[in-house]
Amino acid sequence: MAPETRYDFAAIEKKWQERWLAGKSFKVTADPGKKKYYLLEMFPYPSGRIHMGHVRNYTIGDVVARFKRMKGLNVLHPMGWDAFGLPAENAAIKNNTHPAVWTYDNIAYMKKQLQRMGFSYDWDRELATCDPSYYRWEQLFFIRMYEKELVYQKKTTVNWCGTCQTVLANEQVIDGACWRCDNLVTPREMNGWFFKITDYAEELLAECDRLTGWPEKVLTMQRNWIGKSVGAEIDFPVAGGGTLRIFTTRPDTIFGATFMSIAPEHPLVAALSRGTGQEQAVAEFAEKTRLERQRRKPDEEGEKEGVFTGGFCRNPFTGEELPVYVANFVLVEYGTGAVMAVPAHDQRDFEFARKYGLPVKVVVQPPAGGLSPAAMEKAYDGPGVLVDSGPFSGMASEEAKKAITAAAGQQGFGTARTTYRLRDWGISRQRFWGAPIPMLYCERCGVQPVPEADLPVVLPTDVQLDQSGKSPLPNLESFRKTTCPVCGGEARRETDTMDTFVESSWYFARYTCPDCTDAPFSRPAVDYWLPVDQYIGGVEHAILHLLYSRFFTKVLRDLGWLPVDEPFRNLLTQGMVIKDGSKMSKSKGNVVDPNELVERYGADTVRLFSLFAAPPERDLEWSDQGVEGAYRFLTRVHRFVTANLELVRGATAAVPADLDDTGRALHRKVHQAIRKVGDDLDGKFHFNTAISSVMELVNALTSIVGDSAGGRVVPAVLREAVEAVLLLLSPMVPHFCEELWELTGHAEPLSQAAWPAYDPEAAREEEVTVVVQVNGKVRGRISVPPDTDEDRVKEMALADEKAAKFMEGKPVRKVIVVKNKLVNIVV
RNA sequence: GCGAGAGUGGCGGAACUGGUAGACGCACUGGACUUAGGAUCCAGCCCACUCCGGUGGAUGGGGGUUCAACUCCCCCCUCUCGCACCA
Repeated sequence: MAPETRYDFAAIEKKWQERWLAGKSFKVTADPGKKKYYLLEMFPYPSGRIHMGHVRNYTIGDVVARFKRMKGLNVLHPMGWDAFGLPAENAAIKNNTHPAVWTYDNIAYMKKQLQRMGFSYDWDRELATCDPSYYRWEQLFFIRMYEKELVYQKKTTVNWCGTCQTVLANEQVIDGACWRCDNLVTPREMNGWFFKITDYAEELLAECDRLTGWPEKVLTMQRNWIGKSVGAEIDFPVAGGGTLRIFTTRPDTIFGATFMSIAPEHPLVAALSRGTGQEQAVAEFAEKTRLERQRRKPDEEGEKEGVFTGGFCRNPFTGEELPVYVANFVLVEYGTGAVMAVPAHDQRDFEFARKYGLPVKVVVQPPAGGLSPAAMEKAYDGPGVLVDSGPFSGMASEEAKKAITAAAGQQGFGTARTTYRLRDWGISRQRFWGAPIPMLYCERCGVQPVPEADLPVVLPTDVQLDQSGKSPLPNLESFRKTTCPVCGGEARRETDTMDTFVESSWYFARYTCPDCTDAPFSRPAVDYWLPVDQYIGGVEHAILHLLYSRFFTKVLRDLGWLPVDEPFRNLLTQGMVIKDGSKMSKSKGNVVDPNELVERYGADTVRLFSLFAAPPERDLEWSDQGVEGAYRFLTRVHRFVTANLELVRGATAAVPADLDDTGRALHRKVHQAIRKVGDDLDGKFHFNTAISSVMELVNALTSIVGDSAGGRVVPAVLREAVEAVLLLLSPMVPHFCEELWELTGHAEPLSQAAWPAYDPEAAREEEVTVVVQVNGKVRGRISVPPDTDEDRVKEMALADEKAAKFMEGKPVRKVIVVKNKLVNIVV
């Protein structure tokens, strides 16, 4: 026996990382002759250092990348930096530098950290979104979208975050607060640029059904966010002239409308109340509602309240006069900002009617019938048959929806209409550290795009941010002043920058050809590599980033640059890393620093534990003792392999046919493990069970051979087993396996090795244990060769002594035989 | 309230299309080796009872289907996440 060598993870990891890097081991090129696999993990924001969430995300990705490579696929596995963003500005102010300095320092540091983890990226494709060579294409997209009217400018009430000094998109407002700094947002009137994502609402929604590789949870969130509703718009004539347009999904209930509700901000509010004596009450109510909405916690619904405007509308079908109320639950931004109130068939209207003593009129009777206004305790919003609805009485509600909408159309006061909850994407940010919006303003010619030849509009490097946190661009003459491309006169540049979600909406496509200089994408590259086969990241991006990326993919497709409809074929959302029951955070003091762990145990141990402790989509509870256990396992394997080096090296590769029992058992275990690990990794991502089956193999190996080797098993089988362990483990703990692979006499690195094939014959059990049950309870066990004839097994079971005790004297009613599993005797 | 997911030993988690519940690991207990052990190795480890052969119970709770249920159906409870007056 050779003396074992210590597991010197630090030296091993350094050695292999250097080799991989120097040898560009993971560089890929498009090769139409090979099947591709594009594996992508969400790129990080260069905040300073990586955290355990990154470690977990990227470890999962790396295992898949390495596994697919071993399976012979041409794997694209890139990494880059989501490098624009507010923290860089804050840091620049604090340290008196340029945001770029902080950003690139962080990138350099974090890149080292990732390399220390041994992730197999093609670093030649690295990109940073703050680089003009990247965002210049984004500016081009903007201009092309502007030409196609997919970008427009409008003045709107926006969500303003006073702390960040910027506008936020609806999606970036969480519980009424800024998603980044948690401060309450305030409304503010501003002119901003919008992407017309609503033009794609229908396609974005419809294609959710075809994203079969996405978690249902994420698709549900996206569908809800898009929020399609089919209904009708109907004009109600206002008593003093004009019309009030409403949107409803229940045109079938229009005969049951007893009043109207409009949003406090609705433009007609003033006109409706004028001269009725209600002006003041209405104004006061509007103000009160505004304040309340701001103050209210998002999870409380609040009492439904309203005030009579003094005005009336006429139901275009019945001619009835309906009072118009301003109501706090009607949203100006949805539909038309006004609704017809049908208390009998809408819960909100019902509550409102009861509160203000307004009439309730039943127009849809449920199948069971018997609905009467006086007896109702809540609205009935299900289907039924129409009553008291003029010519439509007797119709089923679904049919009536169509008929009433059609009738409204014919008579010129209504039309079928589909609305979405999804709003256009406001992308203007009053920030410095973002991609400049390539537009300019000329006094004579108006708003003009920057000519393509003048791109990129580069963010100046010679600025100093001041304490206020405001963007320096509006006051920077050298940036702001420009000439109009149309008239040649003086013009002013747009000084807003783009939302950083824009950069992350197309980076995955740029990775296919990051060096392309004459176009955003090389056609052959995107044709070959897209779509991403597997995308991996946190579920916190389930709406924002993923929806925007889908939108951008469709836009870039329609602009002729991309060949796909959807960016990500399969999506894996990994769970959070938690400690002591809650998410790691500085404030809770439960943060685990990857650096310390790598220092202490090595990257392989950290990788192994984060894969073993939980299935990827579930939260992972960090356990120091668990890490210790992972380390112990590696040490054990290391000790075993190094102690048996001579034997393994000297063995033949071919396993002899005439093995003894021990040899056959180990040989079988090897092939079973190969099968199991392959199954677990391939598409299922069950890393935890994959590891446990390798552990079982190692347990079998050490219990048969012991640390001190010797002649208890033929060397060829020992060699096969050791190699299997290294091959199977290599996607997960790559440095460790490379080193032992080399030590066991392989000249070619493991990173070039193929995934082992398993021999079904060898993996087959020689004996299976068949359980003997009596009335469903396990009473005995018998051992038989697999696939033994059912009658034979039945016979043996009936003869089983232990089982016999439980069926004494009772007649056997029925015997169920499940092949290779059990026999159940019913007495 | 609506939607999605989840509830299995002290803990993280296994269990294929209904077929031996608790793989693998952690923690714990006993032993071996030892100057020492927080290293390593061996053994034990769901609960209760036990004549140490076993017997009974157990996958959030309650019902049901079935020869057989963690798995399927119905009702209920708890937790996590998302949405939340969207007409």
